[in-house]
Amino acid sequence: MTPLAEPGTGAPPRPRRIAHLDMDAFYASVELLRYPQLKGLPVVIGGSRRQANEAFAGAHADTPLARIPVHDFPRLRGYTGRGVITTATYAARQFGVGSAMGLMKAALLCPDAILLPVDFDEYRRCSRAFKAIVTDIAPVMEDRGVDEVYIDFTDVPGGQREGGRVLARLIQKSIFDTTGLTCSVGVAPNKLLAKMASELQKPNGISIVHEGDVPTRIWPLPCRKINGIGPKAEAKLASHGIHTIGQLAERDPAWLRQHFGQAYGAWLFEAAWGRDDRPVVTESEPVSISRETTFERDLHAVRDRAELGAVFTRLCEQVAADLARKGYAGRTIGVKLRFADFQIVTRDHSVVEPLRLATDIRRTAGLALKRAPLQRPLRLLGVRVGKLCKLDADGHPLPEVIQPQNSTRKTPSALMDQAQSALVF
DNA sequence: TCTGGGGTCCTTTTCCTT
DNA sequence: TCTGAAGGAAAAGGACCC
Repeated sequence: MTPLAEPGTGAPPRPRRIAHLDMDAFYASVELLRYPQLKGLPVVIGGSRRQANEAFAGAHADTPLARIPVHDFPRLRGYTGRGVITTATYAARQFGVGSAMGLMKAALLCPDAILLPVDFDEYRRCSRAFKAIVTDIAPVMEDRGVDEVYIDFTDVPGGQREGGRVLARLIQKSIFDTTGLTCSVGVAPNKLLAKMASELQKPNGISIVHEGDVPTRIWPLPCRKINGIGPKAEAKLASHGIHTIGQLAERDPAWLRQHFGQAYGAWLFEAAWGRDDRPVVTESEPVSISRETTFERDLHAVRDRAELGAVFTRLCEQVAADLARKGYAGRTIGVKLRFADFQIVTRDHSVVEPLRLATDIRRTAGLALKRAPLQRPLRLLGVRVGKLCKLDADGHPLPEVIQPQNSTRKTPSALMDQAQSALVF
């Protein structure tokens, strides 16, 4: 794309400079701020069992966190029950444990590793802190989760100097001086390349990528490095002998569309050439709000009816509380079931009036659940509210966001609405 | 021996109406 | 009343992300 001069101005527009900022080992780093005595030790963060975590916190209620003796921290040894590692320190990774690994397996590999509970409230607090520093310096920021953001450097004073390196350094230093946390930054002409650039030098690195760098710095990378190519697409590409981004870029776009679908195939080709014109989005509305939980043991719809019913009700109450806190109601209520073999089944049920109360959500989710196969034991149960609309201060749907009903026909589920709601659990 | 939770987006399937 | 095509909306599933 050739940048065109704005009408009435002689100067050409500035080249687009987009930064991707990624906090380094965010959860572990936040924990080490609280527990500096654990630096260099194998630590895993995760687990869903509360008992060990609560026992630990309770025993040291009056001790300053940094003073808790290392030998008093709970260990992985003997861990039983479900739960996975959310993240692990480098010292723990030496033992072969890592994210998404089951805690019982990790306990065998590294029994002396310290097990810390996940503290999302604390991570969110630190997240808000570093994002405030970013927006103070560069206001056009897109939130991409708790530990990463995109930033539009294009029109920020100094954002073009050394391709963005000067501004990246300023942001990096400001975050470290204020929070003690380090991050890695990539700056490139678009979000796709910026994301890959931020991974080139970790931790605490800055990478500048220009359009002309794509053949030398991007094409040698494995396809999986492209944000949007996951394990499935990677395996399929590999089956066709495509392993690097350069090999992907060599392919005929028509061939890619034929084998990967019109939309995805076309996107793969553009991505391989480092092309991406998505804007940095500073504000967005949620699409759905959900809660789900994995049981300590698999539960059966009939044999464990009471227990399942209680969990189901609690999930609906949690979703309703989330909706209330965020100011939304929703017209589509869904349930999600995971069986012992990890197969997932979902059932949705839409209604005309947006719902926000736990009792209404419970009743409607019950209708969806009635259509799900419940013969096999369940590992997980979830409740989701979609087709959200914003509520005003009084809890009424804002008129402009309510979707007009463009048809008077009743959907199958709306018809079933009228049926008696016999709760499953 | 295992495999969390909270999301988004896209494609395919199913159901309904004309 | 049946049949089939077309098209839209909702439901369901899947891939991906942090």
